[in-house]
Amino acid sequence: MTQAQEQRTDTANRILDVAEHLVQVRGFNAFSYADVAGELELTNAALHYHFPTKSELGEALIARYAIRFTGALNEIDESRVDPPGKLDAYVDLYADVLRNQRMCLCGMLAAEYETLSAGMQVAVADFFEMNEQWLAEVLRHGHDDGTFRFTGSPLDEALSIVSGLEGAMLIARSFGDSGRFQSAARQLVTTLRR
Amino acid sequence: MTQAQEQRTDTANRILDVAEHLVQVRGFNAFSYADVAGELELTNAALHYHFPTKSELGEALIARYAIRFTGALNEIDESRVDPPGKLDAYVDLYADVLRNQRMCLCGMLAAEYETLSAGMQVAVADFFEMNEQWLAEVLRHGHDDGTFRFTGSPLDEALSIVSGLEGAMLIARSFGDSGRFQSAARQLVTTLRR
DNA sequence: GTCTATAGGCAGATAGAC
DNA sequence: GTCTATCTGCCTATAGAC
Repeated sequence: MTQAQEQRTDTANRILDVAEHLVQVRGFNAFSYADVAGELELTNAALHYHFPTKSELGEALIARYAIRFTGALNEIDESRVDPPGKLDAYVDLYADVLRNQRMCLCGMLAAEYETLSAGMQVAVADFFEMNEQWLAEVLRHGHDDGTFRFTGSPLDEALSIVSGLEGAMLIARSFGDSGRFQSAARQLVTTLRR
Repeated sequence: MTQAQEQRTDTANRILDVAEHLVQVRGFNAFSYADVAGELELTNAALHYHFPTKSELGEALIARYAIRFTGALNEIDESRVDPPGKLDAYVDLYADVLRNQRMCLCGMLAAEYETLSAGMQVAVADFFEMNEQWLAEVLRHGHDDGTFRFTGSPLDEALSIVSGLEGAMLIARSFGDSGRFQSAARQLVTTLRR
């Protein structure tokens, strides 16, 4: 159990679990406190005790998601596999989300970006920036040791891969076909291999 | 003026114009009839005369968008430039949307997919399929005449490019930085060039 | 921490006059 | 075609009892 989870009560975490699922499937603007309360057999008012405004709930969702994602990236780093192995593991993080019939939380929120509170907007952008920085480092190592070949900067290439994975998730969901994601991801990654 | 536009009254088209803008910026679930009515100085009830339900309005939006997009692809075909030129022109279609501070209509709706009516869901998927088919044909020609190099099928490669462009738009908007889109798009396209 | 009850507002949609 | 008026329902949020 992570530090962030221990800081919250069990109820608060169950609220976040249900809300996270709803956002990843339906979007932030398409779920209500009543949806969450119903699923947990609580009342609307009880939810507001834990998260006074929907905006605060949203910020908590992104914070927890980002911590969890960062943890997964750290695990990949500690596995000490080579850059191609790390890239594959990174793609698997996305594939896992899609396998659970979900869209990336921050990809979903990026679509709704203009309707989010300032705090949520900053947190979403930070999530993508963190991803790009991590991936750029993997690509730089792979470029230096000769396992990756690409033109442009590692950061530019990281940007295009993160974009490709987010877009592939988004579109694959419209076809209920995770094979579409796998195909697109394979194409994105294969071009890097020498 | 296209056939589809002539089939509708001016008012209906102005409604679609405003609604389209709102969906591309805020999303389908984050705009209301009142938003559109206010901007056009009409009433809520007048809108319902033209589009009885929001779902029908949504389906009309996608239909018009798809017709317009198909028209743009036909123009590219008729320009008779080589495959790399067609690919660049295709990327420019996306860049134009983003320059107007908008997300692709169907990319936005793909995020909200689970909350859409069955009719809208089908229309969104059809839009992507149409794009992929067109792009796959361009890639196939480029592969055959030696201007493009890629592994896998043209359709798989088309899938990854469409995904990359949609994802790049989505993320670039979160940074208010169209340069991010340009960088990602350049990376996607450059790997194809021999 | 959770409840009942409710405020206040906005959503999509309709009836009927003009 | 557009209006005024209104219905019904859901939304976020809060007050106050337990």
